[in-house]
Amino acid sequence: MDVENKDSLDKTEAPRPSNFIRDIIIQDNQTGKFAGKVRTRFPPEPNGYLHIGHAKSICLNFGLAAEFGGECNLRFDDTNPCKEETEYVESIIEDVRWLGFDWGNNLFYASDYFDQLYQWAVDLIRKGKAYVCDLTAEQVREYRGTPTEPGKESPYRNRSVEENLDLFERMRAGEFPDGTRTLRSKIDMASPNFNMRDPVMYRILHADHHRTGGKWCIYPMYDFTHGESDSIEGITHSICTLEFEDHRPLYDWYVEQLGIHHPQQIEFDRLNLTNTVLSKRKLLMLVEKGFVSGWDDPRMPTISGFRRRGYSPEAIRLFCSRIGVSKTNGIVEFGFLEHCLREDLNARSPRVMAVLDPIRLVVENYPDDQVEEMEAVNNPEDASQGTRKAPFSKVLYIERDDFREDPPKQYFRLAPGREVRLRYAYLVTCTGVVKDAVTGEVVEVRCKYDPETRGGNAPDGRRVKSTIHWVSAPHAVDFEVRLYEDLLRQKGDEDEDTGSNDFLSTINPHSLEVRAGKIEPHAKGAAPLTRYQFERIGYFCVDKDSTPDKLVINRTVTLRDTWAKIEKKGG
RNA sequence: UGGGAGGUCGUCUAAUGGUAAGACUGCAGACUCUGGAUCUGCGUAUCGGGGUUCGAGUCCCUGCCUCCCAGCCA
Repeated sequence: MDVENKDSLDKTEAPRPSNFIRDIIIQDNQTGKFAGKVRTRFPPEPNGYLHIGHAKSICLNFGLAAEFGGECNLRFDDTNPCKEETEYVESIIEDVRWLGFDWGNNLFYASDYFDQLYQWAVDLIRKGKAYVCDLTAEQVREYRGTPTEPGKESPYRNRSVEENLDLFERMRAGEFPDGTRTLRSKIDMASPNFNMRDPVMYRILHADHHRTGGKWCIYPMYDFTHGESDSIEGITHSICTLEFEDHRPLYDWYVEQLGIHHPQQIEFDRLNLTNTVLSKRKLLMLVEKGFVSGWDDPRMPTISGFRRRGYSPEAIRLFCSRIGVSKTNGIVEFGFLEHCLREDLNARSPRVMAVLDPIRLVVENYPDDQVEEMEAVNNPEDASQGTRKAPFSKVLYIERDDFREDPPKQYFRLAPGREVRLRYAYLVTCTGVVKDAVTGEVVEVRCKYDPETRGGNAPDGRRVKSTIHWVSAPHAVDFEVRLYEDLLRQKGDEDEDTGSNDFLSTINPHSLEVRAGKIEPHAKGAAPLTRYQFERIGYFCVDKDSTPDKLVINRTVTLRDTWAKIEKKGG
């Protein structure tokens, strides 16, 4: 686990307005409901990578446990061998850890409980509360009824305990092919809650499990596993998302029938974010159809994507803490996440000068072979980060957009006859341009410098309206920069779970732009995941594709750009 | 049309019968060797209709709207 997380845990865990879950826990502690104990858990299914929505749940569960002196387990709900893989287990462990959380020795798998679950299923059969059903999947659906009509009881519902025991044992022994039989709870086919209409507990699946291998050919359903797993682990407050509200009566039914510890389930609203999707199905589709390079593509809202993009765990925690938690279905603006990001990165990222769209700037009166080392501040927000030297010479690169031959109103940067400051260097005045003879395009900007202004201040006290960044041409390091925009153009996730794939049509074709930039030599050889602020541009992070020979850097997020706003309004 | 859960500024969240608050966004300004950061100011909300109460976002009734549920997925 990286050490950088630890320092600012306090900041992200700063006092927040209360929320309804915390209130419930406080109340339970007052009434002694769980003897003052608090134990939570984060229970992912290892069938995909974690995303920012999971981060909300992780922060909630680990945060609450920490706040009340309890513990939080990491448990994999791995009851469906067909979809689950070790790769996902590993990525989830890495991501939770990177976010800054620690589960100690409390790493569990629902598959650890398969033997116990089987025993409990047998107990329920003995009590006449479960039966083996021979209906096909399609028949089960027909028998289930509709919202307005009750379901019909299965013709196999009243088999004897002995027959059920025998059949269930033979299911486990592998005597029957997939889909031919199920073990069902005997509850109430007329219940208005579909989950209580004799839900399936076990299905036959002749498939290898990522942990139990070929030991089982029947697997418990999530609904028969989740509540009991919580119970086994002594979970007090079982926090989950809203869609499981309807399942709570079933979980309660199981623990009551079994007479085991009864955790309290509390449901909260899952996170929705504008301009992206947060469903494993859709994220998987983006990966499989090649719209992105993988689960950790910097445009993905996955934890690994954000990490690669340059987000800090602190920023994500800060965000999760600030969005709060409730039961209302909402959608958080992506800009809010970016605000939290900038707040964190501003305080910690070392600054460096880099030019993303270079144009030559020649300082006409600067000695041809002279090089000066200019002292630059690494982080004005944090003096402890010190200073560095940036080489200055006659030929520089500046940002193409920092020069206008015909400057619009309110444009303060370089233009013919204008004086600006080259950050940490000199005041320069534009003397003219060199144009391409054919296209007429400006290919070089000329200027003269005032030798009296070394470091950036004029002894006569005159001021300039703008400071621009630069890189010395002979010293500059070439690098590839990857500029990202929103993955999707649509606001929300309108077709969530309708099975529709309309979101694919809103994919932003300009979500990735690759450019060749110039950066000051200070950044040469920077390791992947190194973060910088490029002065006046944004926050950036060295990509894992970077090599000692070729620097590759992602734009994490832009700086706020007041000028862009002014210019947009004017146009 | 069955069941479950919700509706407070554009967005997210507070207010737990007693002045509807904060953050983000937006707008205006100050400051600045990053048009960054920071600071100041301004704006916008209790789904509708009844009722209880000295007093209702909060309690009651009623209507409307949104989300979730008919996987041998989780």
